[in-house]
Amino acid sequence: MNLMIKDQIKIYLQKYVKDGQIEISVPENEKFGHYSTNTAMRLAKTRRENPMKIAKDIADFLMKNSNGYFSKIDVASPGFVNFWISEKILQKELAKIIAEKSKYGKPNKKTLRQAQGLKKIQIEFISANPTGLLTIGNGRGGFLGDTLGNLLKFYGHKVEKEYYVNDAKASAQIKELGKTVVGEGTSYLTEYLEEKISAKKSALRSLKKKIKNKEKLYAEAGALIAKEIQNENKKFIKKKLKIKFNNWFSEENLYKKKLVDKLLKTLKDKNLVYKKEGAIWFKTSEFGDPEDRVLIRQTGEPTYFLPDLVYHLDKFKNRKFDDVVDIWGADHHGYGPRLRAGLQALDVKKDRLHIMIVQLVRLVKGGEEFKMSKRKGVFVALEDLIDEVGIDVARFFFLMSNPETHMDFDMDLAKEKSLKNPVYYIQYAAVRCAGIFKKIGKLPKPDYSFLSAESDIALIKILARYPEIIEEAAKNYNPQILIRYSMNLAKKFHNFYENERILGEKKEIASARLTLVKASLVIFKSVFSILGIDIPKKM
RNA sequence: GCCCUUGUAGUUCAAUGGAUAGAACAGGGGACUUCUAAUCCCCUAAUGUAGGUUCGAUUCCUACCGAGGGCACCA
Repeated sequence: MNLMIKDQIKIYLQKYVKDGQIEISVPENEKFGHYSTNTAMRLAKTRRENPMKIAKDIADFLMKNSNGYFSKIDVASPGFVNFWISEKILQKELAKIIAEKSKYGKPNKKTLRQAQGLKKIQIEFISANPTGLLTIGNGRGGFLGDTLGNLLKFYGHKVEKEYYVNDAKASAQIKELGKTVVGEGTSYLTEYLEEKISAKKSALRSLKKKIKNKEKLYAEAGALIAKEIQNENKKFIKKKLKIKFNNWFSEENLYKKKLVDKLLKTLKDKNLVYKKEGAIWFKTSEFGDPEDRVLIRQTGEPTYFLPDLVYHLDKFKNRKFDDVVDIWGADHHGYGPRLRAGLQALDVKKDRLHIMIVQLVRLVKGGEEFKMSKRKGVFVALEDLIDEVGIDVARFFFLMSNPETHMDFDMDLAKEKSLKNPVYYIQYAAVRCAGIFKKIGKLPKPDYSFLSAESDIALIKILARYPEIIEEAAKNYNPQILIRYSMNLAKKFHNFYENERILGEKKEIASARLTLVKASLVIFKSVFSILGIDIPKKM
């Protein structure tokens, strides 16, 4: 009971196979069935028999031993077994959607726990440098992290989304920023930064008066402006990106709580560090890193690596996350081995840290790469892009492409296409779906056996696949699968809508079809809420 | 130089080692007196090159060619 169709087929198959892996796939071509397996070809190897013969054997066996679950089982060369699910079973699945509503698609908690699949997961993303506006790259990582968080939570994990605030006064970046802020440098200098500086003119003046030590002044001035920038970014993330973080974790706090010193001492005690050329090095090369890394510079200040290690240890050891997902831009990928090695040295198993690398986004306009804006210091600020195309389109667009591939963001296309963007396509389907209820009166109790038209069945089939899609996306940390599913669902719904009518049909048919529409709306709402996209009231 | 990622229709993206490589946009042709035509239906069109592994390769391996990124006591 309560199994996904795919798993039910597996169970029937196991009666025949007993040993070995079973794979069930969904063929692209309808003529190869609703579901399909290559089991016979796999068995052919070990049994040294003709795969077609095994396939026929499987088909006969399952047809007899599956209680009418399948309406047809076929074999195809060179040894596929193809399954057609009986209409009755599909109609039953529809009843399940209606009964479970927004819970449909979630795996059973007990099952999840038994399979050791229920985890406490942290996802850290965006965590932008406090030196300027958020970039489009931040957006790509941000939407990925947010959606992945929604997905894993829906699947049943305990999920926390976190933003690491780079606000440490000891950081070289903050000092470098401070140097610019007090007029002694040009790093990170943009018109945007100048605006921030002039807004804080008087506070900066009094800092200059109060603090004579240059290094200290840089740190304080940098931190002051960095905080302004971070606050602005934070507001933007909440209001415009509509991403809700559970925590905003301050790097500076790690220093305040003396955790950085403490880790350094631990590392010394464990004999994992040494001094060379006036700096303190971590023996990361003994744990899989290509070379050792500096923890404390010649100047006596820590590198980014040291507090970051403290931060990650805190995630694993103090806050006890089973898995931690870090989403980084491609320019950070070289940093991974060092962090992993550091964690390994401190007894955190490597595979508990998932680093997702998001490839950089290149902006293209008029067929050429877009030039960086002097005023803002970025190619295009994420905010500008969102103002231009809207949050739903921006979000959908980024989620559509595999984060690991390089993405050319064509500005002309994004604008031009905005009316024909796939996001409108799926939103329109959902709007049509919701619209039907408004115009329909009372109907008798539905009898699902009326749902046997081709487009009825096609729609039920895709609705019933939702739990499988959720599982696949969650297990692979891949929200992109949901994007494709949503487009597919919308297509099937539009098709149903064009082919079959509800108003004006006989009451029995209208009632059954209305239930199908109701179930569709359940799935639309569910998938949209994971993707973080609105269903408009009207279009 | 070394390391990571990547190369699929005109364009943007798909394809746990499986069947005739899927969609969308663009292009061509059709469909509303109807629950919203922002829709539906049909057509045209692609695996960078050369080898290897096997029943089977877009997928795995090797070389080459092209693109992006990294190789800090920046983050």
